[in-house]
Amino acid sequence: MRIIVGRASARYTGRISAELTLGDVVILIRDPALGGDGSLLLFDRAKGIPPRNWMPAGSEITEADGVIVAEHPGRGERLEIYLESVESDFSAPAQLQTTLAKLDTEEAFSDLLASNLEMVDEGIELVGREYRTAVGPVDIMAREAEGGRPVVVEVKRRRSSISDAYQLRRYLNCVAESGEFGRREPRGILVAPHLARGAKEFLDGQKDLTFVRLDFEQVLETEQAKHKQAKRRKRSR
Amino acid sequence: MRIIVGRASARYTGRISAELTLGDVVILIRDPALGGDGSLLLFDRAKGIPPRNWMPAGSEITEADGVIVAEHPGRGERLEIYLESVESDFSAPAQLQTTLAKLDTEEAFSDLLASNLEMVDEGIELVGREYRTAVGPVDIMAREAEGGRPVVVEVKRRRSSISDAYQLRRYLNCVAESGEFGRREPRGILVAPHLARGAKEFLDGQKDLTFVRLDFEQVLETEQAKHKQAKRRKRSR
DNA sequence: GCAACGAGTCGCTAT
DNA sequence: ATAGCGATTCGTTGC
Repeated sequence: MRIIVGRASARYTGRISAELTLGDVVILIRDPALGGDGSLLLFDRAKGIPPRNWMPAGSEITEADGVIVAEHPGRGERLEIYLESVESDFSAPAQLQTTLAKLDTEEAFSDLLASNLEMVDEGIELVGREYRTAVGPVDIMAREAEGGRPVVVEVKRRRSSISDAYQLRRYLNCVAESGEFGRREPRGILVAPHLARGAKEFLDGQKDLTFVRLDFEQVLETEQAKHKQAKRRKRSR
Repeated sequence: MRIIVGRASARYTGRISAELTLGDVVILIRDPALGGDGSLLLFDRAKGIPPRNWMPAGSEITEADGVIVAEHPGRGERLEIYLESVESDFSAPAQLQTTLAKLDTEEAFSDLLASNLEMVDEGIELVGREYRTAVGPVDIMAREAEGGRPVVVEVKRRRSSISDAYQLRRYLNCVAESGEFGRREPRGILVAPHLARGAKEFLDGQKDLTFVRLDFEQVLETEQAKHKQAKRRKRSR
């Protein structure tokens, strides 16, 4: 990777057109010769999490007379960087790659809920996870233990918005129309730590949709308490 | 901004928990003393557009014994970076900030369509842009010139997916229920350069929703042709 | 502050 | 390849 610290402006054309005014920036160039993937990132030195400009992996990057040109022929993208001054220009190979492990993702929350379904609703049992429908995968497909009424559960790890509520509406419509659970009318449950106002209003007007407030830690603690109890019982035998 | 090139591992806790294994990285620290906003970015030197780990603006960043700790008390986030080796450590102030101007965004596409509504549908006229409803802003609110039937137009600059189709469904439901256009039943138009399969299936089953295929360039060319024609007419007068 | 939305979103998974 | 979706999404706009 080559790291250029300097003052520059830039121009991008491709998916949109964009122009970056002159400013203090840092440029990261992932030269394949140094173990990189051919991507390029340009950051404002003052602020911003996403790059101000960038080019995807596989770009061809050349430099001449203080102008860096990155081009991706296949995608029809091009970024031109005009260097006004350079304070530092350093290169180092990329040899050892990192791996990122994430622990409390939505998938983990969904897993946890699937094995603690009684926290979502009494008397429902698991049918499947990431249950495929024509309009997308249902997080948790369940059914009422008595009667077998299908229950669609949509899980959000964070605040749930109106679009999430409509996502559930969509899955429910699909399950109802598909008829794969017989003629029993399904119902839906949205599980999240918080519900946005608009989402609440919508759910209130839908008699087959309900909201259950749960967050990751809450379910985790209950799960752990369950295990402790099981251990205690085991010991006392 | 301070730029550290080296080999490191990291651990993040806050919104989730995450662990980054040892690898070749570059770390960007936006020290407020150097004009930065207190954010921190960590990249794999080999690949990835988004950072592997990061901390938001306003973080307090300290270093001791090759361990960088960034903490954001208000958000309850913490990132620890364990430096194994450092190849370069360079600092430079952020004095001049960049500004990014974007030209062909969805907003621009929507603007263009609003002044070329006949390309969307014959015989409809503009009521409002970013028209506010209880469930979100409608891109273009229009009405049939004859009869005044309300027409909700949702614009996508890129491929339109099932969730976009449901977004339109949502706006239409809201407009219908609000009754602010009288008792005339509204209809909806999704405008995009391409429609995903699932979205097409859904729209086909909704008799009050239709799809119009249009892309930015197409509308732009028509607009420009229109202007040329107007000029020619002017000249011949 | 909340809420909704677009993004040059990116990156992942499954069909 | 397409499709759908989560993300430590981010950043903006409007109320």
